[in-house]
Amino acid sequence: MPARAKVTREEILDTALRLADEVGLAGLTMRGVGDRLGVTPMALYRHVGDKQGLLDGLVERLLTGELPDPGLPWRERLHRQGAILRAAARRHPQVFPLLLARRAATDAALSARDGVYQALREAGVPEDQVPRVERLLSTFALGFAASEAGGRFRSEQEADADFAFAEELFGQMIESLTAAAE
Amino acid sequence: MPARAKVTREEILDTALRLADEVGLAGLTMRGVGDRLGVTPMALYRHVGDKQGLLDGLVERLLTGELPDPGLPWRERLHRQGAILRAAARRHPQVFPLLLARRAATDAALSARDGVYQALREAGVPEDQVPRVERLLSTFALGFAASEAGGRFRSEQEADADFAFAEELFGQMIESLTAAAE
DNA sequence: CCTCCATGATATACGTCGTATATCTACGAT
DNA sequence: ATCGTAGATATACGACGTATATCATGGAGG
Repeated sequence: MPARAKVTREEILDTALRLADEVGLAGLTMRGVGDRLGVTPMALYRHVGDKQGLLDGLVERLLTGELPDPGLPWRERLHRQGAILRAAARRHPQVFPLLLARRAATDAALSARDGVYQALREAGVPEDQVPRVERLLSTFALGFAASEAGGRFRSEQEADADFAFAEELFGQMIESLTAAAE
Repeated sequence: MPARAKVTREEILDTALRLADEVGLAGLTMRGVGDRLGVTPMALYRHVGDKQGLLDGLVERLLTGELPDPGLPWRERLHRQGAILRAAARRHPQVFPLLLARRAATDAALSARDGVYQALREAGVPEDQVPRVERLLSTFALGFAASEAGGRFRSEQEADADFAFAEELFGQMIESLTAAAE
C-alpha cells in the first residue's frame, strides 16, 4: 500500500466532532474539516465515503463509550447505561440530535441493547417481556438525554433529580413484573 | 396596503409541509416551495422571514391540533394528548424530528403543557410534583413519537401495545403519587 | 536498483443552496 | 391624479457537497 496517508479516519472524526461542538451541526462542513487538518476537502472522501458517512462516524463516536462493568448488580448497570448516554448528550449537545435522526444500528448500540436485555433477565423480568421493557427504557433514556441536550432543564441538578425520579419509577415497574412472574 | 399578495403565509406552510412529506427535510428548499406556488423564491421571505422561520412555521403546524375535550376525565385527556402527538409523528415522519431539535416554545406547546398540568391536578398529584411529572410524561411521549416516526417499531400494532403498556405504568405512578398525598 | 501501480492527495469544476440587494409593479389613501 | 408602500421579481454572490481527472509516493517484483 503506497503513498502514506496524511490523515486517518480517526483524526477526521476527532476533528469533525470538535468542529461540530464549536459551530454546531449546521456549521460542520467537509471544507471546514479539511481546513483544520491542512488537507483538501476531497481527501476526506477516501476515509469516510461522503458527508453522510462522516455523520455516521460521529454517531458511532457518541455511542462508543465504555459499557458498564458486567460484575455490577443489574440495577446499577442500568443506571450507568443511562448516565453514559446523558453524559454524551451533555458533552456534545449540538451533535446529539443525530442519534435520534439516524437510527442507531451500530455495533455499540446493539451491544448496549444486549446489556440491557441481560440486566432485565437478571432482574427476573419474564423473557417475553424483556424486549418491550427494553424499548420502553431506551426510548425514555434517549428522549431524556435529547431533552437535556436541547437545554430543556434549567440546571443539571434538576435533570439529575428528574432522572432519579424516573429511575425509581422504572425500578418499581421492573419489580412488579418480576413479582408477577413468580 | 397596496399590491395584493399572490401568496399567504398559510399557503406557504401548507406547500412546504407537503413538499417535506414527499421529499424529506433535506429536500425542502425555498426554491422548491416557490416553484410549487408559481412564485420567486424571494417572494417567500416577506411571509416567513427566512428558512429558519419556515421551519419554525412547520413545527407550529405540527403541534397545532385540536386539544382534548376538557370535559373528559383526566386519564382520557392524557391519552388523547399522547395520541395526538403520535398521530402527528405518523402523518409527518420526515418533519417530526424538527420538534426535537428546535425547542417547542410555541403557543400550542404551552397550552398543551397547561392541559397536562390541569389533568395531573385533577388526578390529585400534589402541586409541587406536577411540573416534574409533566416533564416526565412529555419527555417520554415526545421520545416515543420520535421513535415511531423514525420507524423503530415493526408495526403500528407493536407501537400501540408498547404505548398502552407505558400508559398503564404511568397511570400507576400517578395513582401512587396521589395516594401518598393523602 | 529500477520499474510498476495502487493508494491517497490535489486541482478544477458543476450544480444547488440560502439570501442580500436593487428594482419593478400595482393598489389604497390623499 | 399622485404618491407611498407592500409585495413580487431579477440578479448575483458566496458556500456547500461532490464528480472527475490528474498527480505524487512508496512498497513489491524483476
